[in-house]
Amino acid sequence: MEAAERRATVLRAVVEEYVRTAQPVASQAITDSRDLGVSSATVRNDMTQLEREGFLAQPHTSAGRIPTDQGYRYFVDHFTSAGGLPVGQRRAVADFFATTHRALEDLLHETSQLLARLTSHAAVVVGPDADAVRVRSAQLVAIEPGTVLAVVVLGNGTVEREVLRSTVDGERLGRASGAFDSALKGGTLAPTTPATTTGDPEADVLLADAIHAVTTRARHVSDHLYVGGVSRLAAEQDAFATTATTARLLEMLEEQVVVVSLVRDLLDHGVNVSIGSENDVDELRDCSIVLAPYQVEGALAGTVGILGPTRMDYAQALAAVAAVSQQLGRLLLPSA
Amino acid sequence: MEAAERRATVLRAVVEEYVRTAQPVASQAITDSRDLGVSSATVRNDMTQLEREGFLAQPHTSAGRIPTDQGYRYFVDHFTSAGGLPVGQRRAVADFFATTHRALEDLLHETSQLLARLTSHAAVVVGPDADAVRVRSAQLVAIEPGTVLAVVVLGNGTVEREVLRSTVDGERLGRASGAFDSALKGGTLAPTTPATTTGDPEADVLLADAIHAVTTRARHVSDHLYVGGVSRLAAEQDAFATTATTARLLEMLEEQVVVVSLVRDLLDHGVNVSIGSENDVDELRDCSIVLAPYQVEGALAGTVGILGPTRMDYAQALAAVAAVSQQLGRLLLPSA
DNA sequence: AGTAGCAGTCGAGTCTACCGACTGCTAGTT
DNA sequence: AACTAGCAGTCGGTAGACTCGACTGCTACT
Repeated sequence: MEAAERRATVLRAVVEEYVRTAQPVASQAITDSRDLGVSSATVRNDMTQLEREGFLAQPHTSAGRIPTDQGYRYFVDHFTSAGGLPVGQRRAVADFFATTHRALEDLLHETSQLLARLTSHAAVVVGPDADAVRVRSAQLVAIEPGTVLAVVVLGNGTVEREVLRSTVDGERLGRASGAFDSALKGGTLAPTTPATTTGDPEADVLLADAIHAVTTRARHVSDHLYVGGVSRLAAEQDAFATTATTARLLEMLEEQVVVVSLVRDLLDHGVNVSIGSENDVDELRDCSIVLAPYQVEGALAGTVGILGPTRMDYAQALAAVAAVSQQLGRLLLPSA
Repeated sequence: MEAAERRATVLRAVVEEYVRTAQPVASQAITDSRDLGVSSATVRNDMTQLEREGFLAQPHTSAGRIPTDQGYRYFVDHFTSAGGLPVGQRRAVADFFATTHRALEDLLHETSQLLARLTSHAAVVVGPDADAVRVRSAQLVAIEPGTVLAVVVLGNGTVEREVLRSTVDGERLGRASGAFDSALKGGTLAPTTPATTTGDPEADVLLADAIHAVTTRARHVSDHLYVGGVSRLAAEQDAFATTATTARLLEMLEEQVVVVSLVRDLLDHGVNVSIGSENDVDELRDCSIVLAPYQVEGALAGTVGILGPTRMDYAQALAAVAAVSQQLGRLLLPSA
């Protein structure tokens, strides 16, 4: 084995051992657990080299090495390809999606919890960007005297609804409904107000109300973040030094909007794994994010991801998000 | 001042000081901050008496006293009556409810966050029990070829909807919708299956589907827990000794069902404040819960509450939940 | 290039001593 | 009888000294 190649193997070993034990990895620990055919002294030399190159770091002089963010990055880019999920977990995912039968919101929420269970980390699920989803049909329905329901069916099978007050009904409501449909159908729910009129002032008011309500609601729902397994963040305390750090993480997850835009941003740049200092957000300096988009009918529908300490099992994490995102996309196909 | 009366004042002072400082309270700290007209030695005597009676405890011999759960209980029962909210907070609540304009789910969720901000503790909002809400009207609407929407309007103005697949449409759908309405109207959404038929097999299938979907969904929604300010739990770490305790609390809040039934149970017994060991749930041994029901049109609609360490400002907590529950009930009045 | 072996470094754990913050009690006062 | 002054006693917490042992880095050798 060539020297450079061996150094890569040493790096790999350090990452794997550190993920397993959470302790700085000594040169001997590597020669003990791997069969490199060289002595610990040689591994030590490789390690100093790797440290010079920025892949490893030493907490203090008389300690083993831990990976730097750059070290994790190399590991992710070179040693995590095509890992499948263990059978047990693969079955858990299949079972979940076979038996679940819920409205979209609940499904996404429970998906985040599934992912959290699988990976033992906090999990997030982000819905599709409102701008990206087309309207399949829209209508207004009288549900009570004085109350009208605006119903919009989206390209991904989701149904959004909003309650409105209006005395318009019967024939006139039918015309308003037609105008509502033609105003939205085929477009997105981005907040535009197509100037449509029916020649009926009261119905026009209703129409404007309905379009406004539906678009703002869509924005709100699409920016919603489903978070599962927050308790894992507290359990991972050792990684996130202080309890104040944990509190700030939880706060950020509650904010939602920060995380949602971060996730969209990462994915727009084709990034699946963001490690520690690669994150621009301060709170995430000690965290890594592993993402996988899910697609419905070939179109990007949203993202699932997990949020854990940089010291995480990236291979398993990648396998888990891949499996879940794929199954989720499949389930969403025939409309919820 | 009579001796027994003074002891009560001492207890009160210990609770208030301990809530403020989080440190065991010394006899001198009390004579310094209050004007009891007696020396610290006398306070010491009162404290030993209060300890014998179970209201105070000593972490170790050479330390001040801290209140026991029983001590907090006495404090809550005798010294927290009729506290109003400070003007700043009162305005914050009014502003929130004046400007907010959202669908029910979002409103409840944001209410929980408001309450968390007000009290600096985690907050929960529980919706009404499904068994307690009457159906105002129900109908089935075709939204696309092959897709039917079941819409149910509830007594509190909430609108539940569920998407179904069925090819029944036109005239036949109208009849099914009528049957759907008469099957549910005036009753609750408790999972019963009134045997209704329309004499049209396919429509009957749709009808059964719709009733089933709507009742299960209602159960699911009504058992939903809106949690705000979970990050406070991490920030209160000092109170919940270990990080493992925090993790278990977060887990429980994610479970939802435990907390929902606990809250309903407490309120059924007319309990507004449950302190530490008074909670049957193990995870809550170091927590207190402060609750206030909110009413819509005179009927019990749900509960708001906060969850914090036993060492909390009960007077402020009670004032906050009272103010929020009252305003929330008022806002829900004209239907969402 | 690779290795054996040893000196050097530093964190973590243990022990001791000490300080200071309380209380409980006793003796004395009003 | 109620209260108080004052003092002895208790115990947690902190700082310093010491040891142990887990590593590394280096040098000399193969």
